[in-house]
Amino acid sequence: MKWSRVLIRTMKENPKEAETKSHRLLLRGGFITQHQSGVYTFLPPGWKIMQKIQNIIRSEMNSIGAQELLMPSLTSGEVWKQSGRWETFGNDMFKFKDRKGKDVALAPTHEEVISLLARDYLHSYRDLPQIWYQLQTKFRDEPRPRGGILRVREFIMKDSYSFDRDWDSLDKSYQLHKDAYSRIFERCGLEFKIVEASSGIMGGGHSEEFMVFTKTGEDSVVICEKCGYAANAEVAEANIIENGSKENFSEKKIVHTPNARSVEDVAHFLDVEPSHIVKSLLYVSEKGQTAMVLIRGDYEINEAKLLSKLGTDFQLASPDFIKERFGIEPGFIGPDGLAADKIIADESVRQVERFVAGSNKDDYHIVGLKLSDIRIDEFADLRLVREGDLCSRCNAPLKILNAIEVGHIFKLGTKYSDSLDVKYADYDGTLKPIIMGSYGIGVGRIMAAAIELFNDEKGIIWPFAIAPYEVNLIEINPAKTSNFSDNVYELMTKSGFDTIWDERNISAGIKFKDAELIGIPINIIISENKAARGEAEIQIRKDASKYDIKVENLVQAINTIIEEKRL
RNA sequence: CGGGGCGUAGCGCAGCUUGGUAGCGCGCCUGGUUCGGGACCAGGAAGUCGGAGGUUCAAGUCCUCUCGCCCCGACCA
Repeated sequence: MKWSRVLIRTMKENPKEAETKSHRLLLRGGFITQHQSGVYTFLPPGWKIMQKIQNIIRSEMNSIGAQELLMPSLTSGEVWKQSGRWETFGNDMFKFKDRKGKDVALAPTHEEVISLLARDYLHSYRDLPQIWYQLQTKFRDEPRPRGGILRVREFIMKDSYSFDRDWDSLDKSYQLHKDAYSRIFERCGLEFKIVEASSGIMGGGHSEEFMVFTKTGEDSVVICEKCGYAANAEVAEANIIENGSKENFSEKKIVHTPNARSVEDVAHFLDVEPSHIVKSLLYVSEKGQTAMVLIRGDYEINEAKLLSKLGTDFQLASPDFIKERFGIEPGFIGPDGLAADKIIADESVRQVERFVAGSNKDDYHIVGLKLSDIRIDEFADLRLVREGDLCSRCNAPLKILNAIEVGHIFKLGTKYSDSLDVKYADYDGTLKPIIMGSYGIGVGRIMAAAIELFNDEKGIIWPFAIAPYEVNLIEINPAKTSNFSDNVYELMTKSGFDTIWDERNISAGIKFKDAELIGIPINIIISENKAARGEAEIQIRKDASKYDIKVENLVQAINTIIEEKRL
């Protein structure tokens, strides 16, 4: 393609709405343009990248025997009601009524639709296992789209689903995906890590995420550099750090603590360590069930962990609710005799012998309370892991890093087979639920993650495999070298390189700047002098290295460079 | 949903305090000179000032309402 014929519209200045690197560079490079909040058009160069990524995904999915299909985005509300996710997705799902008044939804994911397909087409153990996948637009009405293409309301996802006879067979399908995903992200040039994850609203059992570590990632990942433990902060575990000093409360007594509400206030007022205080939080469900949550004063609650215990319809009670229900200011509630429906405590609470807690009377706390004095219905790991907490496997200090989630794999089990009645007949003729897995990849996120990972002050440095063009012919003076350039262009194209030819009649500086901004890995500079000697200059975007090469040796030289520099 | 910011030409912005013919840079078009790092000269086109209502002789500017976009938080495979 000649540059002047391609819709490449670069911008010298930063659009003001863009904060993150990938967002800025995608806009400046003319790869995307915004249509509304969280909804983008992929312009031709951007869509080329998306297609290259999708082709890599296809080839790796096909290699594990997965079959591509395409399901509808416009789905009937009925199937979501059957699985129960009409409610659990809530406003995150785009829902509306058709002209007949029937509920419909734009699919945010496709477990329901594919489960119904499986129910119609898979009847016998002979039909299993199966892996089906699609590359399809998903719709999610995110409360706050952000980071350009990182969190959007309409996006292309590769989603696949496995159907197996039993759990061992699911393990195999899961492992096939895990390996295929690793190859996909490697081929796209990404650096990534597989981490333990929360399965959240997808339901089911074990799940892992493929994370790309970048400053702008919106997920937090806890990692141990010593033993390699890595987990999403939502599920990460850590050892409880002993609270060094010994409590010196000899007996239980009520003390006046006017206006001391927070752990910090109370610790300061009574001159005790925060780890000698037990923090009491009240959660309330939509139905009005109350749960008191206890945790050692120097820790914070991890709400993802807590809600997986309590149920997602619980939320932190408002001060007004607490006043109304119990007649106490939130700062003074405590486990001693409060009529909460349930009392759940973090494991760290076991660790204190005598402690300070709210007294359930305004402006008073209890000191010297013992565990045996109070009712605790359940102990659980509810702690939010902090940087520097100790690894639960090897006791080394943990780190917390931001990351972009580019893939997520789940062992669903029978959640959808049960709710949607997806069964097969086994050897002995008995009907059993099909065991399912579900596996997603965010195509646009791969594109954004690659930019976050590989850029400099001049622009993007695309990995060769997903670059919008592999080779760019920069003609310094088109009027004088067009025949020569034509030959080089032919040569590159015939040799299989995805080549663009910048024959624009503008100053060379602009061509260099554009090439650097949009990140083409290999540039071939054609100048009058060198052309006269039968040479062209190769410039590599990644390290700015330059080589003068005879045209007849060009292809070989480029192949060698790609190999050696691992473009 | 809470907090903050912003809507003026394709992009980046000034003009608003103190109402009086809508501007600048980049980009775009025409002609010319240039031609290895966003070059120069001359000429030109392009804006319902996000929208509605109001105040006023007069509104980009003041008032009311409203829509949209971005950031932080809440929330979220």
